[in-house]
Amino acid sequence: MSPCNLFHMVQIDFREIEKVWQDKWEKEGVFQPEPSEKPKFFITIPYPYLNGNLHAGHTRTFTIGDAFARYKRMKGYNVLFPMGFHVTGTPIIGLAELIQKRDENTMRVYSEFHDVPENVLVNLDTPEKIVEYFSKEALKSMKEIGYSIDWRRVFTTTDETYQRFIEWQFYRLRELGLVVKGTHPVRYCPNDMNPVEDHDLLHGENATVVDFTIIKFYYIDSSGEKIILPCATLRPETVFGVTNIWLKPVKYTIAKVNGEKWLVSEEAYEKLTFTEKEVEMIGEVNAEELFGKYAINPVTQQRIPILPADFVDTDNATGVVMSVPAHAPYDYVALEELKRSEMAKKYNLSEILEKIEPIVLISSGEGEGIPAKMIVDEMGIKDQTDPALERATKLLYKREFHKGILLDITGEYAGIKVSQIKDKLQRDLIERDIGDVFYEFSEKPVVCRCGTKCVVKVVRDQWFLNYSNPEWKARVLEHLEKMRIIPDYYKEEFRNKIEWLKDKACARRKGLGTRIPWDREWLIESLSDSTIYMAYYILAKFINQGVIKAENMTKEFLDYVLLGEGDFEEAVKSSGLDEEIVKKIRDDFVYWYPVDMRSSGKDLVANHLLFFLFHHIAIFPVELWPRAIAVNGYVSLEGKKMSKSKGPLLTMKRAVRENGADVTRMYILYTSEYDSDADWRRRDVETLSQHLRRFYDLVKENYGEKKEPDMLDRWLISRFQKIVKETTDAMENFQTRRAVNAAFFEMMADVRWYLRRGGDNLSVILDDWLRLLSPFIPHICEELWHLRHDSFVSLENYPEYDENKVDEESEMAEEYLKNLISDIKEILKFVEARTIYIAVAEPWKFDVLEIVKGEKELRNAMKKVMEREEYRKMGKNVSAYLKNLMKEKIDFILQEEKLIRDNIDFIKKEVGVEVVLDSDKVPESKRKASIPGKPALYAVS
RNA sequence: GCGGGGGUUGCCGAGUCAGGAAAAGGCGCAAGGCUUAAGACCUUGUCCCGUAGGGGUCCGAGGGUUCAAAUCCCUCCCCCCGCACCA
Repeated sequence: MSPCNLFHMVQIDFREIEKVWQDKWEKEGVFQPEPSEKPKFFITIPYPYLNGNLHAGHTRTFTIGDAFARYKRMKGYNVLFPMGFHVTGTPIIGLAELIQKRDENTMRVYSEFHDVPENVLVNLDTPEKIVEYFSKEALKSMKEIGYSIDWRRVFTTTDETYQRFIEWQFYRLRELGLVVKGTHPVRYCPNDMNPVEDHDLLHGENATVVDFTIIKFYYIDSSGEKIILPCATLRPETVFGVTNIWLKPVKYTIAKVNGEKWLVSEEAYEKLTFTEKEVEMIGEVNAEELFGKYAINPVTQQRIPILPADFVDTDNATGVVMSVPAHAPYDYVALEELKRSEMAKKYNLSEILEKIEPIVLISSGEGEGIPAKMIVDEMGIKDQTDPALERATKLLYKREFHKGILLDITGEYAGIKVSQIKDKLQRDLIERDIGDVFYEFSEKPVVCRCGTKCVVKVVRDQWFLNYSNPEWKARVLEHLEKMRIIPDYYKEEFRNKIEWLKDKACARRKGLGTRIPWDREWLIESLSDSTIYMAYYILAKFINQGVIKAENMTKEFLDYVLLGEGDFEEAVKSSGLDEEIVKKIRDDFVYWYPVDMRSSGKDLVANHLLFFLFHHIAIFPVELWPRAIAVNGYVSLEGKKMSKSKGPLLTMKRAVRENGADVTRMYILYTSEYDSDADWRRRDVETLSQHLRRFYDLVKENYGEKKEPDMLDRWLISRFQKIVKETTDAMENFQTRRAVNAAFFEMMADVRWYLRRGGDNLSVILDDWLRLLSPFIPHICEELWHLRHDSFVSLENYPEYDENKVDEESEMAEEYLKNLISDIKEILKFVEARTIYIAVAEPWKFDVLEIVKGEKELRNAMKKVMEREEYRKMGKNVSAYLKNLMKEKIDFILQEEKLIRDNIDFIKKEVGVEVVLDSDKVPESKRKASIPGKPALYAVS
């Protein structure tokens, strides 16, 4: 048989074992808990979104959760670990459309990376078929990797019963006043007539929506009409320093905007039509006609000229710019350049330009002068096209934003920090009807996948979840402090995100999901319907049994079983369910809730996990609020980021089929910790598979009757106890990497030493070792466990650390031998020798050690010893020894001679030369250096 | 920019909270053993120097506190993630 075939046989072997135990677990329903006397533990993982197969990222999050569930189960908890499927929202619809269109990239990615067979893929042309297919695949994958999930509770978020549950939730939130109406800006494709998400974009994924302040400068035209010049700015406070208006010498549009006449660029007009404003085009005007004319600053009432500037970008905001030469480098340079230019002559502006003086309105403690001029001079900027101008602008803006204070010229705003003025001023201007807001992308272009340029659309009368509600936030923050967050520094992250959270639009026009029950033209957005569904798992078991149907899920029923509110009789009556059933469901719920642990990828911190907290706190009584959250990092493939829609991607199924469930599990648990990212490396996975193979063979060969433990066995047992302690501590802290490292690799190292030392009683730890490893590699452990037991190791008790089994003496003895062998080998590296003579330290050295035991300071130790006359006489010898002793930190005393004699054959075998314990053969010069624990050695050729 | 995390030996990563001779464990590489043979197994080595078990260097950079700093304090540099309405 070729090595290659042998290699494959190994994999198949594991897969067969795995199948056997998965079937038995399922057949005997070992992971289907019911309320009992035992303490409960309810762990949940966010259900996967099914626009593809489960991948390595899911594998990581779910495996961590499963290992923890298994650990807790063995620790004596009644563990509920359920799973459902998320299909709400737009991506599945989008995918169906792409498959319908036979989109090339999609077809390639789904066959190549998602492993969907070609003939199946072409038929996945409706959302329903996609959900059907991927939910089956997901379920299969999760069974194949051996998760201890209670599958009686599985559901999909488009189930009618689930929709009833969501409706109930939304009615509840509305009653609490937490669903409100509002308006907000979104990225929008005019062609598709739909808001666009990141993955719908060709360009501009990084663009954010920024709100410019509009300040309504104006002029009176020849017919006496007031025409508004809506200057757009990110720095409204500089309105006090405006010296002129900039327009580009091109055609502008005059439009009626909410009854006023506005002059804006042609592009800006288009954009305005997507806002909530009423907009109508009424004419055009060439900007050239306005140069040299005057406008009024509505804040200061000053008359200021309208001037030409090429740097004006008509596709940015309104295309009308106010000029603040004292604080805006662009304005300053443009003004200086204009003074020298042909344009000044052409439009007859020289006289006007001479009178313009920059107006300083901010002090940032950088001394006297005009800030924009200073920075422009400093950087040697000559004209508007100099790229350094962008840098100068940013630099100055940053400095003034952080350090700037408004000067007296700003009147009522004098003394306020620049960083604190923007929102206030914007509000004031709008209140006085001389201001407005204009939304614009931070980066351009933003282009939809259909090729159309996107705009910012302001959506009116949208339903919002009122997360900005200060009382709601305060309650969430307060509860957060009582929660366990893993890793702990994420608590700070959560704190910040809670404070940062604004109202969230929770209604959509398009997608799968549940309609807002009181406003059925809207669908509930898909993150908003996934906040408290862990409660639904309790109902799901009854729903799947056919006991509860959608029509039974009335408000009274849900109020009663989930909140304990209302009347039992009412709940029974309105639901049409039997009394015992309602009572049973309520009892189940009371037993299982709240969620004890929610474990998730770190990508959900700033969204789902926040909503999860907010909604629980809004809806449920305090005793049912979540107890703990854990987050983990991502998984990359050979250093490359995974992508569901572009590849590369490794599916859970493929990982398991190629490597086996236990190898996959252990790799993903061991390869990284907490929120640090894991990397899936084929080569490493294969070596790990060898480790497990070795382990399997080792246990199989050594698993027998335990013999009475000897000294070496006691050492092994002692080491094992420390491993148990380390593993348990790691698991309590949700550290699977540390746990696997200890339970598997470090124990393995000790076992190797044990066998090398001639240990032949490995069984003394095997029962416990299998139990210890069972949460990580359950199938192999189950298989091996059944060599000698009939029970499921998955349901056994986890090993407990037992201090009485710790044997410090045997540990010291083994340590002593390791050191001795290593020292001899070190010497043999440099000295050709046939015999090594060993001399244990002289008896007086042991006496001194007794005297100074526990003493850490050399000075004090020296004093203590020198109190005795016999040592004072030995003077120098003693002090040299003592220094050495303190340095080596020796504080134990062993029967060294006996230890060496008993193990002399082993030592000889290890070092490969003759070894003799005979102090007479070791010269005095060597003996001097010996200390307890470190005998003198002498090499003779 | 704001917020969170991080920078340790060829790589991944312990160690940092509670200062006491840094480098657990894994991977990779090398040598020896075993073997018909092997990518399998066992052992050893893997910052530098060393023909006696030793010595030296070292934790992004630079300062400081201390008998003693990867660890505490200050300044700086670099990297990753989030900043939303999207699952």
